[in-house]
Amino acid sequence: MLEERKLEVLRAIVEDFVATNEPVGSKHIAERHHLGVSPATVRNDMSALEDEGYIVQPHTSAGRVPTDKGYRLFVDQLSTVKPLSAAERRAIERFLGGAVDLDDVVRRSVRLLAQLTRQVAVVQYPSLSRSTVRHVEVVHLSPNRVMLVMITDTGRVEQRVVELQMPLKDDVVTDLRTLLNMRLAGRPLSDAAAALSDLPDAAPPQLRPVLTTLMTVILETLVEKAEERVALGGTANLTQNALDFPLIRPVLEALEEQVVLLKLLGEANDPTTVRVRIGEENPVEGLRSTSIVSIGYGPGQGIGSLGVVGPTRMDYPGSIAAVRAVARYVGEMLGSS
Amino acid sequence: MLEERKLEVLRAIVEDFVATNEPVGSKHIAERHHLGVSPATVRNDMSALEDEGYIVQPHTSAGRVPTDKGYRLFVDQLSTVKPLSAAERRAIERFLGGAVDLDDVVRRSVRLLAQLTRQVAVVQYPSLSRSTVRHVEVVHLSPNRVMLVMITDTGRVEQRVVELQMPLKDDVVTDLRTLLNMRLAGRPLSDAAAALSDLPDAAPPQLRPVLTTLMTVILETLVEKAEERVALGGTANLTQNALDFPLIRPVLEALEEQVVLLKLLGEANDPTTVRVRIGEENPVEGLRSTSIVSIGYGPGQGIGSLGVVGPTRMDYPGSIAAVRAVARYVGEMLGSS
DNA sequence: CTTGGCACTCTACCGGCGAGAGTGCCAGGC
DNA sequence: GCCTGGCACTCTCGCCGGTAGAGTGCCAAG
Repeated sequence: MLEERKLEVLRAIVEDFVATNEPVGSKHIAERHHLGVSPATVRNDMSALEDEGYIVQPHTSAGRVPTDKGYRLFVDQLSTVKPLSAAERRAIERFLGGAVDLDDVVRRSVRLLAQLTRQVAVVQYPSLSRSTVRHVEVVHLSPNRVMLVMITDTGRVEQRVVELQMPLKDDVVTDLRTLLNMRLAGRPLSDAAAALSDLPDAAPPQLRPVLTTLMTVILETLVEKAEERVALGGTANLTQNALDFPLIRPVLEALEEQVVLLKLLGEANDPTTVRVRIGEENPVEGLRSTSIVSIGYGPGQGIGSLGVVGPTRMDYPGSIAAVRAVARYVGEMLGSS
Repeated sequence: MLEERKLEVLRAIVEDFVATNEPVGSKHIAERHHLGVSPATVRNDMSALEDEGYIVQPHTSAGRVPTDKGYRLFVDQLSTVKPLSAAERRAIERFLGGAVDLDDVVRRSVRLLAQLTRQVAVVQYPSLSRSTVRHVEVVHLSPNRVMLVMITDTGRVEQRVVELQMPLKDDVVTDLRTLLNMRLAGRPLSDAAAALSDLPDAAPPQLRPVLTTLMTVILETLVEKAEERVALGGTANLTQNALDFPLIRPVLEALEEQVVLLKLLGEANDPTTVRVRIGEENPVEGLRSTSIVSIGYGPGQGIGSLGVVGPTRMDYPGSIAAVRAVARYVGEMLGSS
């Protein structure tokens, strides 16, 4: 009984604070959340909650505000999933349905997530290393220059111009294309190194130097370097309450660092469930005042990740529901193309 | 003499205000800018400048602040080009030199511009309609699905998956590729419609329905719809002085609208010279408190545009120099690839 | 364990005050 | 006719003290 009500009080504090952005006092709770006890009783509970580190008061004689630890408890035990409305589901479907290519899917998803959650949205492009090669194209630009184009099953198209040591004939280029496709098509890119390793040896001698060059390019720039990309949107939502972000700057700065974003999205140990990082739990310096809700998408959730970044004072149930829903749709979209 | 000194006073006001972000008074000007006259004289000039609408005082007994009109006069007549330092030039070269593909060039440019000017940078991708087709690739994904990949001389790669009414054989796909390339390669995309118009008629009958479908896709989605793209960076610079932007929000919102950005960059009547739009001159609602410095890049400056967005209180000479320099380098990079 | 009462503390708000900055105007000098 | 020093005026900003209100902690009683 005792413990239970204390948790109920914590929930009330989190919900009210999220809604109003003002420290919440014992009186409000006793009145608005019909717990059937007096403010004084609530005060006792609050005092205990404060001792345990779930809430703090900004100053004496202000109401209480949840700590990161308080939010954590709320997210783990107190929040109930808030299913999206039918209208929202339809909106998602309609919005994402019109996408014409991968870029479009990603951009629309970002926008959608930002609108649904009124927060900053981040969507990672399908990870190259976890995609499989659908086709490799070798385009003969000039006698000794070719463009390599690699298309994955997730719709990513990566290309590089390669300067060759010697001029090639058109039919040699055709051979190269056939060779590369035989080795790579249908295989995950993470296997590319293995798949190509013995290629120069197996090929006709006159092709060997060229093949070696192409191999290097494929492995170095296509696979390793250009690996990951992310799209960002809804940064304007950072300004909705200037109060939340004493300093918006570090947040914007952190968000501009692709590497940082990738770290945030990528680190999920289990990509199948929504992951919530709250305030100080966050590995990135500039984002210690924010919370991040993220999940993987695609078959097995392993293709890429997406999520939202917002103030710790955030509507967790709503964000979790939105992130999960969008991830499901994005996964479907990419699977069917 | 009289007019001349008045302009000198205006210059001093603009420069000091840009540097300090505080209204500048007659005493400061007389002292720091060794005009050889007393504060009282400066006051007379300032009074005249105010009557003419070049400066205002935020309140009685504060210094003067330039108006949009004042900045305009400064930019048009008073500012001298501020050449970049050798170190800055080297930095540009080094920074952009490492780019591996178009995406990389654009992203690096955005970042570079943002760093150089400490403002928000915007770079448009090379406009499709002003690029020429380098190669069209038709990839046979499954019996009745192909992927169209179009590569331009500016390095853009656009692709679409197309569902066909009937299954195709591999050699037919090869024929299609040859046909399309014969018609399109080397021609500007703006001519694509004309170049393809009689294609179905000229082709073997059994290819006609397929060709018609492909034509439609090329013209509709590749040429018209996916036309323009922009990259954005340095938004964190918006927060450098919260004072400048009573409301950052509308600015961020406007910047997230690709359409708006394109309008800003695209409207240049003469893309060969730097264009400066100051405050209220700006066509976009949310950006009335900002200035925009932009220019075209590429051969004839007609390939695309880039620029920076910042407070009207901005270092115009520096921004103009940076924008111009980056545009030149980007033009070179794209020309040589 | 809960509750009402009560004293305590701290913030936010307001009005008044003085210092400082910058101006406009004027009369005198070159 | 233009420049200059002087002077009174005005307005902002920061500081102070007092007050109202909110919220708490504690205590004694139910």
